[in-house]
Amino acid sequence: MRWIVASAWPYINAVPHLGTLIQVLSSDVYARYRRKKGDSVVFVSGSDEHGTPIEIEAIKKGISPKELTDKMHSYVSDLFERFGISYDNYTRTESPTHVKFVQEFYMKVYENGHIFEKETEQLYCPNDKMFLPDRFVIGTCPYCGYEKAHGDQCDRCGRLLNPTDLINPRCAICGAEPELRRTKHWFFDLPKFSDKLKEYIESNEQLPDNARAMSLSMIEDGLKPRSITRDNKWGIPAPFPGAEGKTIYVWMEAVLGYVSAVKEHFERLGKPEEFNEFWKGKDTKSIYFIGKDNIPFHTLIFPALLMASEEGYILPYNVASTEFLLFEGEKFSKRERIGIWLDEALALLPADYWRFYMIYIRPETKDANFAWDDMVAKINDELNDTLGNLIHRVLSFIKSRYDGVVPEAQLDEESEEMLKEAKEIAKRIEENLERVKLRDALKEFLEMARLGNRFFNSREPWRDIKENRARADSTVVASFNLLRAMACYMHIFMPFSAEKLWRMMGLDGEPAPLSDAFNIVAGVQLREVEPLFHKVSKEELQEKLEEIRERGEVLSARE
RNA sequence: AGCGGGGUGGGGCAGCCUGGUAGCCCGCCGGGCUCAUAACCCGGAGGUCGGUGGUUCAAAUCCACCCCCCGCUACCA
Repeated sequence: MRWIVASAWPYINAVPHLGTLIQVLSSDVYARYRRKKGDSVVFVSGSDEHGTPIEIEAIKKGISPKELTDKMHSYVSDLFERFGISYDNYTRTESPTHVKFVQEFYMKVYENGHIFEKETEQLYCPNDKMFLPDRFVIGTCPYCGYEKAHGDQCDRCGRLLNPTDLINPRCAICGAEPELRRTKHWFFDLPKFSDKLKEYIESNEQLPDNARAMSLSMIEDGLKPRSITRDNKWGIPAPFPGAEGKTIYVWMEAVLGYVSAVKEHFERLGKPEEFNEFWKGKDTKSIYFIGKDNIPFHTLIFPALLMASEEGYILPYNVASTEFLLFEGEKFSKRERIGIWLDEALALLPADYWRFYMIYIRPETKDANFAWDDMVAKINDELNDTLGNLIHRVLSFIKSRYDGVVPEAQLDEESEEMLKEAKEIAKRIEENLERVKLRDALKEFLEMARLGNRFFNSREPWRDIKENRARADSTVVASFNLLRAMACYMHIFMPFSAEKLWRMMGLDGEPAPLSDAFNIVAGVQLREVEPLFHKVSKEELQEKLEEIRERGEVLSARE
């Protein structure tokens, strides 16, 4: 089976925070799982780097948008690599392949007759010489009198607004008074695809309930045409006749990155023909990891665009959406410094600790909360004590009592029984991964450690070693092979630790594919053994974070 | 306002679709073990499953209404 695994493209006006990491990590866990199952996987994402907020950020910093995103893209790519995200291609929307692909794609859709143009009136800032997105107009709310209402919605009374409703409207960037100007835009005729989309969603059983319900109700309410163009300077030039000076709206452009990134991947490999096999192949499935706010884009607009291109691209097989992550009960906020940013996170703890905890609290059914106390408890009690200690007690037992060599031994019935139980757990891990229940899969994985601890306790090999050597041998071989299987599954969730464990166990290469996880191995000479994890303390972590911020040790702390 | 998600022992969650002894982790109490990172294992206490009404022999699970929390509402990305 071929798989295209993708995560939503992070917008890189700033360093991403932990909330962003959820999608990125989820997709990585899934991609690693598919590879470990032997599937052919292309795992892609990239930096979303066009649009107004980045233009403004660049103006603030006194550099060009390109300079800003060059820097941010390389910084963010490096962060993801350090988090162990196994992208086959982490690209960017400035990539020439992407730019060319987007332009050709939209020309195709245009020629197919799914795009029309329309004149509208929009607020324009004569000072900044740009049209203002609704969000970038500030004024007094006509309903409640709030003076800092945004053009799309009043943050105080919650009413939806048009920017022209505002009393005393001002440009959010410079404060100047904007003026109404006529402008022409190109629209994608989304409503035309309503029936096809409905059919697609209804027949796509693995779509999560929340995605299906939301999408169908939007179709029911009536879809509206979506504008494709913007008057921004920073973006991909719109290719339509008469659209000189216009760019493609970032959203309508970034989603196509899922396609262009795979194309680019195969071009780099020197096998451009495989792109079509992947993206148009009958035996390819695609899965997208996104936040719930992104659902309509992936279940409606993106599939409709793919249909409209009439190129035969496969439609999304699954759109794995999560709820949101809160930070100590509040929303992440850059301005108020609520949250932890990815560079800070890596300065605090090894990537696997974050991978473990983030998947552990993955917001699958409802909004989840990051809490220091909870993170410390999970790391100390589960990652360190339950899992880390099992590994260490087994390996150090082999070190001290067996000179570090796993004995060749016949497994007795109890040992066989334990491994059989471990296989049952492994099966449940895989079932959960198949259903994208990553949190449950991780929790099942911890069950393997509990099983190992229970087994080791009840067998008391430290006693057998003196009185019943054969029984001790069996315990040791069974425990060692449980760890070996665990390393294979751990490799999906915590790749760095799994590889380290594999080496400590005296095994070569990297943790085996899942089909080989339970093949019994003996006679191995262990390498140097040391604890895989250590405990953490909330106070130390928070102090360290303070320090990082005060000293501006990482980019996000200096922003 | 509309739409979506949630309200389960002290904390964090699962179960609800496919009704029938309320499950997991942490914490707490008691015991065991000493190989291991004071780690591990066993047992126990603790819940009228947001409220009210209904369907049913039987409801955390289905239906109706209500209360509370969170998010989204498509030109922020």
